[in-house]
Parts: sequence; structure tokens; C-alpha cells
Amino acid sequence: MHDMQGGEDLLFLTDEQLRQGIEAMFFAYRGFTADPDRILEGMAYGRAHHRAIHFIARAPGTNVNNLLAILGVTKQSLNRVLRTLVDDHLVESRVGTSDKRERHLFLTEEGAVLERLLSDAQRARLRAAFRTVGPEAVSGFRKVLEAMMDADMRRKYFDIRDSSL
Amino acid sequence: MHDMQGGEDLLFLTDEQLRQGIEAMFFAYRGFTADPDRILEGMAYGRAHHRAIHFIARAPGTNVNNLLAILGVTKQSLNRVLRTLVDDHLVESRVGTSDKRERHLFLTEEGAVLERLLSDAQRARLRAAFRTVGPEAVSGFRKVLEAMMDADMRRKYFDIRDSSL
DNA sequence: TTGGAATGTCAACAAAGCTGACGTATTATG
DNA sequence: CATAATACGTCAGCTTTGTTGACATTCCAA
Repeated sequence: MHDMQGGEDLLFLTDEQLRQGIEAMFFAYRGFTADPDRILEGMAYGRAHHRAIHFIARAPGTNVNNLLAILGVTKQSLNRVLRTLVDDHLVESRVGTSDKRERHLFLTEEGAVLERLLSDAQRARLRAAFRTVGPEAVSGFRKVLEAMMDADMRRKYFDIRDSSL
Repeated sequence: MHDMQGGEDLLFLTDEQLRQGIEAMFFAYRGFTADPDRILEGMAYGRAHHRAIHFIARAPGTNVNNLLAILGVTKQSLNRVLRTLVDDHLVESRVGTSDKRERHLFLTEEGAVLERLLSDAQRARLRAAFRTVGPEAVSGFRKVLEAMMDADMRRKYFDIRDSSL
């Protein structure tokens, strides 16, 4: 009994291949967060602080509502994180100019230092991985991740992406 | 002033590209867990239960220590999850045959039903993404994820992968 | 027979999510 | 102008999932 189909084109969608994809995501995400986690343990901060710092660095002057939408948490949860960062002078919260109800968020010098420390570690891992596999594979990696996002998250991802070109 | 280098080969490692990779991982992981999370909310289970169920389904008869190593949590944390699953008759814990200190873990019929429900949902999302981008991109996706793992996790990933062929 | 391994369990705690309720500016709107 | 809606902050309490530390049991192996 020989193969009826083209092989590669159909076989890559078997349940087994999909399960391997699932496990790859699981293990890779652990590696992805491992270095920043290590840096933050001991400090009074965690992964939630890292995420906030990352997106404030990425979109300086963003307001709380926007950050809320990107992070996908409640304002109470974000506020707890943001409060410690503001108290510790890593983040500055400025009253809005056009709309004074809004707060615009910026990293302080000190905040930018921590941000760089964290993102250097995370980028180093990604850079090593990217270098190992080559640009072709990286392109595929990005395509799959983008296709995997929820539609509204994909919109936000491209928003941030396109606003920093 | 014209380009001195090949472009693609060096540009794909700019900090901007790496940051986009980081954000792609963040948003994609959210999508990756969204469907199982939705299914589990309302039941008394969470993501931790899903992970345990997944790897027990994947390696039936695995012992606690092995599961501990794969999941990367403490035995106390795993035990809490495992206990509820055993109490609810989703997981069976059999005393080891060769080494009676060990417990071998299996899904019950009922457990297998839930496992299928969860993994069908998760696989459906991955399948859709994979179909959208094509086998070439999927291959790149897998390569990058594997390169991103910690060395010991990569070993475990391949162990599981190769044991179910 | 004795030390170490595998497992289970108790207690206490922390990080980070959640809901609900409420207060206070500020802006928008009828 | 009065009122509604928005943006933000905060209090209280709860859940999930992780952590340490301590201790008991069972069993394998030297």
C-alpha cells in the first residue's frame, strides 16, 4: 500500500505534527521568559512588571487605557504593578495635555536602564536562535505567530509594529 | 550613501526585528492558550490542569518525577493539581510494578474526553495557522522555537517527540 | 540494615490575575 | 448649564498557581 498523497503537503498537518507544535510553543515560551525572570527574581518585580516596562518603552507616552488593552489585564491588576514602578521612580506618569483625564506613561532614566537590561537578555536569546536557523526560518516563525494571534491582538501587534518604523 | 551590505542577511537581526519577534511571541502565546482557557473557565480547572492532562496523555504511564521535570514546577504545586484530577476521576495513579515507590499516571476515559476537547481546540487554532502560512513557514517556526529552548528543555522536548513516533 | 529516592501532605506565603464598588477629575453632550 | 460618560485610582476580597520548609511513608540498593 503506497502513499496516496503528496506527503509533505498533507503530512505536516497530522495531529502528531500539531502536538509537536503545541509542545514546542510550551517549551520555547519557557526559554523566552527565563532570562528576564532570572534578572527580576530578587528584585521586587516579576513578569508583569517586565511586560509593563516593555510596552511603555515601546510606546512612550502611551496612556493607561491603551496599555490595558495591549496587556489584556484589568486596571486593578495593572495599577498594582504601575504603582510600584512609579513609586520606585522607574516610570513617570504625566497628566495629559489635550485630555487632562489621561495619564501619559514614560520610563525614567532609571527605568530605561532596567528595560535595557531585560530586553538585552531577551534579545540575546532571540538573536542567537535567529542566527542559528537563518532568515528563511525566522520569516516562517513570524508568519506562524502572526497567524496564531487573535484578530484583535494581531491588530494591536501591527499597530505597535508600524508605529515604530 | 548606498548600502554596504547584503541587507537581508544583516538587517533581520536589528534590535527592531528582535523586538518584533518578542512581541510576536507575547501576543501569539495569548492566542495559543485562549481556547483551552475559555473551555476550562467555569470548570474548576485551569491552565495547570491542562498542562498535566496534556503530558499524561502524551506519555501514559509516566511517573510523577518525570512530569515534574517536564512541567518545571515543584511537587507541591503539581500535587495539588494532580490530587484534584485523581479525585475527580480524570487521572488514575497506579503504583509502580518494578519500583513500587513510583506512581504511574494515566488518563481515565473521562480524562481522555476532556483532553480531547482541549487539544482539539488548541490543535484547530494551530492547524488554521499552519494552513494559512504553508509548510515552509511551519518548518521555520519549529526551528526557531527549538533554538529558543533551554538546552535541558530541548532534550525533554525531543525525548517526548521521539518516543511517540 | 541503613541511607537515599520517590512520593504525598501540611502549613504558610507570594505573585498576579479577577470582580465589585466607590471617588474624583475632566470632558462631552443634550 | 446640568448631566452623563470617560479615564483613572483605590479599597476589599477572592482565585489560581507558583514558592519554601518540614515531615512521614514506602521501598530500593549497597
